[in-house]
Amino acid sequence: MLDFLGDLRRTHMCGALRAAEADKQAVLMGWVNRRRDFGNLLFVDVRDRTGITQIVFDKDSNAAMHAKAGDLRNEYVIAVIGTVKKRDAATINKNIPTGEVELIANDLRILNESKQPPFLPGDKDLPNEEVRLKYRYLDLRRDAMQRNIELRHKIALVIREYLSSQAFFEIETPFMTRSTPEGARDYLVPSRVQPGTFYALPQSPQLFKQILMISGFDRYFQIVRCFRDEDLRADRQPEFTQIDLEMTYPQPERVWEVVEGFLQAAFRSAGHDIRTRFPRMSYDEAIRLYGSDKPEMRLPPMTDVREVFSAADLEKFGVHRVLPLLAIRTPKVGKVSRKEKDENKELFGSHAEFNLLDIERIEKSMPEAADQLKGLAEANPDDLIAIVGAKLDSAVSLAGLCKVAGAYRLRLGDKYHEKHGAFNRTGDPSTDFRFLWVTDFPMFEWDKDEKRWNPAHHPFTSLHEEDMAKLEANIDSVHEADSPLGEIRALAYDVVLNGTELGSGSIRIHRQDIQQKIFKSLGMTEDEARQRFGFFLEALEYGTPPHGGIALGLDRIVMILAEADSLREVIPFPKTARAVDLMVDAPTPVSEAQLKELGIQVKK
RNA sequence: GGGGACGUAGUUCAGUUGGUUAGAACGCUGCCCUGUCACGGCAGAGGCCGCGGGUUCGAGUCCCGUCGUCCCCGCCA
Repeated sequence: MLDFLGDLRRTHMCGALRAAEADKQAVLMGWVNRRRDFGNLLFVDVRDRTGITQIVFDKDSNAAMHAKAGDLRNEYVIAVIGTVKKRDAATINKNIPTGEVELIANDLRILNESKQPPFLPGDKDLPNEEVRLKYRYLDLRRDAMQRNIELRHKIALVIREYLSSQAFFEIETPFMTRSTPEGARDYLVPSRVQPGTFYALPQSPQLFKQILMISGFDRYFQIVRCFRDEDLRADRQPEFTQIDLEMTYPQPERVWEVVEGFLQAAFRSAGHDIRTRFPRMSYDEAIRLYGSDKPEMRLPPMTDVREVFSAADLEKFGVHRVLPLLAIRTPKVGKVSRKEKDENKELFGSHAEFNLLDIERIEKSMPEAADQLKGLAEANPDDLIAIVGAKLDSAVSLAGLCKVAGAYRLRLGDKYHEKHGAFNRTGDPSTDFRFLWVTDFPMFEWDKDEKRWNPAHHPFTSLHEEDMAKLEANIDSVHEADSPLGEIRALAYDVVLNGTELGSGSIRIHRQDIQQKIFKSLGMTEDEARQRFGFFLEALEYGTPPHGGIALGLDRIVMILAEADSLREVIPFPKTARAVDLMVDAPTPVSEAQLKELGIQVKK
């Protein structure tokens, strides 16, 4: 029934034939994308990853083959030997690149059949995601997915080429390792050889890449899978791919140049020319102007209401008016209707161009922010007016308020900003990519649950030279909320694109004495530090050169360039929100025998 | 862990204040058709209304629970 491939060789891909190939013989192989049956004349579109070509079966010229082609159904796999024919002007299909030609079939081999698929790759409507993920192999046949995965390949390729040209070596690091001290939960792999012990899958190759610098490889990169056992989001998968790099003797600017170089190459491969060097903004500035450590730079900065209103004004407007003002009103942005202006006049007098959004609206659209607001107000015996108007000398309060404001502004959504003309778009998609370096992240952040300072990045992050004295002076204040530890700036930086964090990095600590001080400031005894990072502390003692690096999320870069709204669109085999692979149905229970071998009991 | 949306034919969806036999489109099957390219025409098959319980004379529809998918918060560079 079915034919064998034999020694038949494909001559062209299905998207390749053009008028120049007219009258030549061609052998195409691919899937039946669609058939159009006119009785004695049958058209079949054959598809592969490059496109589709129309095949013609004509009963008059070859009755047996026409009959055989009548058995074809969607998604059958076929090989067609035929003659390329230039189409008559009237029958040219301008919608496809191969539309000027068709293949007149001389021979047909049916290489495989297909059951009726739950959906067809050529369907206009997408099935729901559950079905797509269960039949991922069919979903991946869709043109959009083929394009996304191709784009991903191209981006990874040019990044490899660029970094290689800059003297970086791609070096593999272990997947089965011990946990590196980033914040997230680890995926664990039980050891059979040593029952009761576990490997961890890496959240990042952090310590290995630092050790590669100690080992003299000078410049390292890896396009590498990382694992984090945390809840998923549209832009967060439990396994994801990072462009990870590390280099010796760098100032932050040296790292940034490398990143800008490969991002430029990557974006060019996707058809976008971006300009380097990216603008830079300190963390403090980002919080103050955008209320976020990943500013959406297409929006103008927020206005500090203190610059516009007097303390007396603020008192008059009432507590709940102030935050929205800070959040959304920026001079020259948006239009306030006459009606709104009239309403606003009563409240704001000469500042009627400021729009009014009240607390009810915040509560509706962003209840948690309203809670935070209340929290802020509660934290200070004076109300919010006092915080905003008069007592903004407390950095924590201002930052907190700015964050709420920034989050609220974003929550209004792109549509809102679009409608009010807030987006500062150029019309040219290439220049609408607003990259930004956010620099000088704080070294420590206050954990209000544990009532202690924790590393904001990770404990191997170097600090500003000028802040060393501050560290030494406050080395025993890990539990003091108002400790100046919070003012210490790290040599840590993020690269941000249109409000999305693409990557994060830092200059690392290369001196053992400084590393000890950091651990001490975190309340860790020498013994504890040795126990957790002994191998690394030891390595630091054998001539460690200054080094630093960064890691960028490849998936997110591809997602943005593919204009996708979920990572699942650019990852071939992603997991659902509950971290399940619907195609292979993982995770699953394992047999008692397997567990026994590992010395593991599962609670029932 | 919390909040929200959704779940009806292979697929995408509709389904009225609870009321007789649950519909459409695409796909699928058969027949017709020699220039279509989302071909067209005729005929047909196809339903555990996610699952379990409850209210009711009567449940796709109301209530409770549960499972699954998506979005968000917490969490997470």
